[in-house]
Amino acid sequence: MDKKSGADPGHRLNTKVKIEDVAREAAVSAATVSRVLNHPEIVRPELRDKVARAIANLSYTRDSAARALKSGRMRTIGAIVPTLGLGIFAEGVEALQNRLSESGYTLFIANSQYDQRRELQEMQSLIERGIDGIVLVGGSHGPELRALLRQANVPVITTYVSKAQGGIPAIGIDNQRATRELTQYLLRLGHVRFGTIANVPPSNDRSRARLEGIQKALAEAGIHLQPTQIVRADHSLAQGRSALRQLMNDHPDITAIICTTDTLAIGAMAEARKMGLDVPQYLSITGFDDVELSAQVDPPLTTISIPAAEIGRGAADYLINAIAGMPIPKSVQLPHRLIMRASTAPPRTKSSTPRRTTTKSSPKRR
Amino acid sequence: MDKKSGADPGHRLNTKVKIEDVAREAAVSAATVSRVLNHPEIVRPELRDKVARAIANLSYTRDSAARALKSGRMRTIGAIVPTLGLGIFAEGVEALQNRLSESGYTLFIANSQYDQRRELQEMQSLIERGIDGIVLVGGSHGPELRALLRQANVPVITTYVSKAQGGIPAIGIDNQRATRELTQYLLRLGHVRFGTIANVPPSNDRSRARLEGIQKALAEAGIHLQPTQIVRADHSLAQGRSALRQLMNDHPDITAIICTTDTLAIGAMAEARKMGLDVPQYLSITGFDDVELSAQVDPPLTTISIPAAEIGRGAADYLINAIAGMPIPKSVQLPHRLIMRASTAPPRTKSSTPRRTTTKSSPKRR
DNA sequence: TTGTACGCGTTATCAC
DNA sequence: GTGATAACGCGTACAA
Repeated sequence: MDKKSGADPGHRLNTKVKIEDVAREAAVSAATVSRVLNHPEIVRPELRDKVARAIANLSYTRDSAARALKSGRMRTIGAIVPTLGLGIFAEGVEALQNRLSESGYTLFIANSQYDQRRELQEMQSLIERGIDGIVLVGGSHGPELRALLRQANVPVITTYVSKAQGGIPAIGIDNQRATRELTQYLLRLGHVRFGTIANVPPSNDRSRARLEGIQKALAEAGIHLQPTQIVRADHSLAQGRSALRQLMNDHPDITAIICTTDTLAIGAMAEARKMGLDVPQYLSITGFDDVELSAQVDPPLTTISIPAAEIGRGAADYLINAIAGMPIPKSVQLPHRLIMRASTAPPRTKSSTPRRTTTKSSPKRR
Repeated sequence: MDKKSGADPGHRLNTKVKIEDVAREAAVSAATVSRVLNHPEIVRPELRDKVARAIANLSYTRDSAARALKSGRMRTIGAIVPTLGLGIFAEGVEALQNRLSESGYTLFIANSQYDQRRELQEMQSLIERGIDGIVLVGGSHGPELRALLRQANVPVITTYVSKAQGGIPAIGIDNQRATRELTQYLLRLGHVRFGTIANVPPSNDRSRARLEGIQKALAEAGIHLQPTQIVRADHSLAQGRSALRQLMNDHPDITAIICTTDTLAIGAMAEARKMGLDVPQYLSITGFDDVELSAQVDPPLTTISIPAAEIGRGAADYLINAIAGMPIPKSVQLPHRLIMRASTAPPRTKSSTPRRTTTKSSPKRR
């Protein structure tokens, strides 16, 4: 494999231009070149210019490996998200990367597929890479991961949740409070019989918090959800459809369905339409996330909006500050917004609203 | 934990454990530890075990910076995508990362927002980071970027297109051929009057190729598209809606609308429904990408499916092979698939199909 | 203000 | 099969 010819130390044909070459070209020492690069203000202007020209001439770029070795800093942040397939995560990652890029950081991305074992592996790999900070999602992380983090002594922040857990600070929204408010809104509309479609990838604490928020609000109103009123589903449109069907079969009297995700809600709406159940006249449906589509479906979906870009930016700022030794908050709770659109309405009354609707034709009297 | 050395060194808890420490713990030389790590098979089993235990004990992880400095390899790949917001890109990146991870590589991600200047900046930054390979999207890249690539001598591959451009090999589908086939399908159904909604972020050659494919197929059938039959739009549902409205106002006789993107198509369908134009009885609409939603909308969308995951995996394999000096193909064309769903049908005949439809009620005789 | 000399952690190449 | 050693390229005390 390695044909080892003494004359060829590097593997690349490409003449790797190093700091020494620049020094020679500019007739200064390597130390001066380094100074121009790192502390330009302490170098005499004329020399500085000469060096700068030499750098440009040879189009020199410093070797980041050597730099990192010497300084112990990689100027690199890692992020592990469950999946990029979710627009809400993709948006956050994008904002994160943009903000990091502005500050001279580069972003390693990895995905765990909601699997704690994979998350641990990726974390291991990132730490070996010498990352200066790490962004996680959610608060469900195994003890090994936390131990690893502690040992590596790497600043970390978790996102899309608002409460620190296991010593990991968080930036995001209060999921439980959000669904609680949403549920209270439905209660105010007069709904009494509810169904819930909850997405349950293992280790998804956001979803759990959302479900708890629903139950809490209902409990406060003296309503208790039967197990069959809570359908658990994978996070897909198709599962939203089948969940709705199951829910309406088991509990035909339900008037409002709360989904822990827009995707599930949109699937549920599609199925409701197919079953001839008018939304929102016959059935109110709500989502969570406020994805782009939610404003465009018919009827537009009532949902909770998450400030994903702000979360990404905030995570970047947090880590940059933490690395710089600046004071940092424990956790940051960002505001969600309840977006009231047309998929919710007061519950049907037994007499007034037919189960089967023809078109959006004549709205019933109410 | 370690009582013998406890007295003297007085180190902090988070002292970086290096290969020497492991060597001492295992009573071997540092070289042997390195060998256990890199070529375990040439070390005597008993020693190997001892070293392995020492590594575990001290939970040693090698310093990748030093490793990179020595080897000249960062074991790092960079990817610059226009945006992660597009499911199709997110899916590709995810597959890319997974495959890279299996091979011990880590992925830097950056996004360009369809801006060549930003792409150049990010590329600059990635090259300074010493990445071993780079993944791009599409074939529209400025000459500076190509010069940069050549000079850095970094293996590169571009994705979602099938033809090498400017010396950059590609892996993806033939966008032009795909829309050509799709258009031919519509022609076979009997359509003669077409409208097109094309997304046009600057520098998006995929979209351009798709549009060309449409025009080519139509030209072959002796049909020429007026400028007003081609509406250009940003890549959003809302723009799809307004584009459809504009198209149908300018050309009420259109029977088929080809969109260069599912998102646009779904927006167009929503607006068609709102205008009372039945799809597909009155109007056929097609998309491109086959996003999850497309199978779930009503009616399910006829579209082109892109093997995004395969593209991501293929790009990873290509770079890994290129870095290892293995033989690599010039470009790889992956198959797309024409997915015929229910948003397309033969064109309406003047008499038989009413413009306003009530529901999906009784299908008209034909 | 500038130059010299050394160390960072790892690994390939020797000699044993 | 294993131990010692010399790079890899940069940053920075320290000397000048």
